[in-house]
Amino acid sequence: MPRKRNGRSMRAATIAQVAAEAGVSPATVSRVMNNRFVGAEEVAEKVRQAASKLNYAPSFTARSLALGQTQAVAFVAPDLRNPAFQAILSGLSATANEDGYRVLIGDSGESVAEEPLLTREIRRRCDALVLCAPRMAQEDLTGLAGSLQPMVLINRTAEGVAPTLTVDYRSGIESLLKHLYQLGHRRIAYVNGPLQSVSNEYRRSGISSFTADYPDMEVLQVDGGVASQDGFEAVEAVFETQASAVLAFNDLVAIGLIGGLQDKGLSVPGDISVAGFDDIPFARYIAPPLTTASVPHEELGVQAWYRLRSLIRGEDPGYDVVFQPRLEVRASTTGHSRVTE
Amino acid sequence: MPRKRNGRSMRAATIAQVAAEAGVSPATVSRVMNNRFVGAEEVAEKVRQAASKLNYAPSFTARSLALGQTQAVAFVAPDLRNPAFQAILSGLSATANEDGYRVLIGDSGESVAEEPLLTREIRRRCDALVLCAPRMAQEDLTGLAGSLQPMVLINRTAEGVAPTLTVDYRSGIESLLKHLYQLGHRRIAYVNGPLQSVSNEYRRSGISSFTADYPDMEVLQVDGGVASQDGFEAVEAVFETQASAVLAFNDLVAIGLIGGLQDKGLSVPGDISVAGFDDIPFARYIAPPLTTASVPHEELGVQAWYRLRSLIRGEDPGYDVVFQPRLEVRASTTGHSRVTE
DNA sequence: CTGTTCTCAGAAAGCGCTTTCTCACTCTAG
DNA sequence: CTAGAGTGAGAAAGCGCTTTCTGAGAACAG
Repeated sequence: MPRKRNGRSMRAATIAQVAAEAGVSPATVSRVMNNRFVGAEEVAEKVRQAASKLNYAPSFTARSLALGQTQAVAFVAPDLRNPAFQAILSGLSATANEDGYRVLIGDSGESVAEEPLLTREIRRRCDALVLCAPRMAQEDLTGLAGSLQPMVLINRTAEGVAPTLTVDYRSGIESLLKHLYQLGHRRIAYVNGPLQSVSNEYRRSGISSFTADYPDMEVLQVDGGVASQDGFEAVEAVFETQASAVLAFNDLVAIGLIGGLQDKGLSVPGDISVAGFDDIPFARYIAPPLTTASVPHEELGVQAWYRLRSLIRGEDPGYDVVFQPRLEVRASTTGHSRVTE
Repeated sequence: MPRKRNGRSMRAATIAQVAAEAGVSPATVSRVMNNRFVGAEEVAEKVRQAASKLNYAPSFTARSLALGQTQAVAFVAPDLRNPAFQAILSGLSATANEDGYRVLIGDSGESVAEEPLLTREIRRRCDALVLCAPRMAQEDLTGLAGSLQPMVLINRTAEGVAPTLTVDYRSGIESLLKHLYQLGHRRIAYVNGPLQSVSNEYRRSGISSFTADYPDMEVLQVDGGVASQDGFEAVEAVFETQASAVLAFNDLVAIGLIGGLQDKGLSVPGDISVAGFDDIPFARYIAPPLTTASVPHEELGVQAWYRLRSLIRGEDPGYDVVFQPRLEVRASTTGHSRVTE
């Protein structure tokens, strides 16, 4: 009897109490509560009466133990403050809710080191996992994969270890670069995301592949990060590249960058064009509206749930999909005077 | 035996298996795993060996049932897409994690109607609740309160029903109005939030109280909402008021508004000043940087956890606190030509 | 050398459900 | 009127832990 009774507040009713109240067995109560009861209607009614009289609601924990499932899934992401992850979470949560599942969140904060432990721990609290861990070392990921099933991976490929939903950052960057190229820009700054981040790697590879095709395009790399603050702080470095346009790791960074550039008295896009990546909800409302590569984050969350659900049910999760970012041209980019002649 | 065995994937090891492997009783394994073991070191070691050999990790569900607690708390908010709620969630999650608690999310979406049920359900899955339900009817709230304990309420007062963390929207609005007043504005538009929302009510009451003190200040109300889109759509109505400055329900709305105003060829703050509320992270990075009333959302989450933790431990949660928004003057507001003469 | 106190670890009950088995009983058919 | 099938609901086992209780043996004192 582990529980210490809380003196005043009485405990929630148990199935046994309801059974006693209704003069039936717990089995019957269980069946009635789960609509599996087939006997006399008056018995069922008696049970319902008793249940509502005692304000009974079955214990999730006990149910989970008996059933072997919790009806919850985990979502692990590196930083819940980033609107992109929030959007994935929203999509996931809303869709999972429709199937009666709830989501447990695991914000690994900045500590990449603890991520594997956190992930294992949180995964064990529920039935499945959506993992968004762009900076986790590949070996940690594959090492963990076994104990994490069922799971779906977002923005990570891991050799048939789990269904994966990815965004083609590479092609997104290429579209953005092409757009800038067509506007006449030939000298561009790229503000990096975290260097360990897989998705930053893809972006860089997009850059390489583009410059290979268009040798007259020059892309200067600058340190950045993942948040507005990072963009704000990158202003000086960007300015020094003398680039006529900047590509930021994501919209957050782009927004900080624009703020900083304008603070500095520069006009965007008059003096310098800026493009982001993600198309977070504000992107179109900031001034100037931000040119970006649109990624359907909510949809990623939704699809993640569908795949997870299939996995949970033991069905085929279907093919992996790669979302193609859509170029969203807005006012923050334009051809202009400072274009390298 | 409810569980249907999944043919191929073998099940996680149980405490009994570890006990067998180590040649001890489950009780001993339990004690070792929980650092409550006092016997011979070699016995403990044997257990650890066996546990790691079998890759054993205790079942959270079983543990929860035996212990009568889940080490998880719920966070229910009306819309997880709103950065303000996300910030609360971040603060809550990060702080709760430090104490080994995880958070379960309940996004009630737009459906105010289902909110009470959702809330009860999700609350029963864990040990406690942080409820953010600005639009829930007061009677629903008080009716539910009993079955929701322990909980802490955010931005709702409910007569000693639970610890409450609130933001003094009223004084925030007053500061903002005073700021605009001092800049010379006498005719202002206020873009409402949801009309059932308690926090919108507070804002309106701040307006009334301000205009009572400053009869020469005129505040015209306009329909709005809670998201950027709503602000964007309110542009026409705002324009028609001929106001020289606009106060938006929150920063999101303000951002949409600014975007729309600028689309329309108006300059902010040249032609019209705009102020928001919340001070979401981007607020200072948009152009022009947004004047707003800063609310420490993350801190709300943090404090919510501390109070919840006290409640869970049966301690005194301490006094309720009212956070005072801090006026954050940035470039989106200024005195200007269109001021009513 | 016996009686008492410790120490260490196992037995078993219990957490609150679900579900399989079982059995008493009622129908229908022969 | 009896054998066989069909029905409705309870008994009990089990989900995987924790913890109290218990008891065997070691250590100690007299």
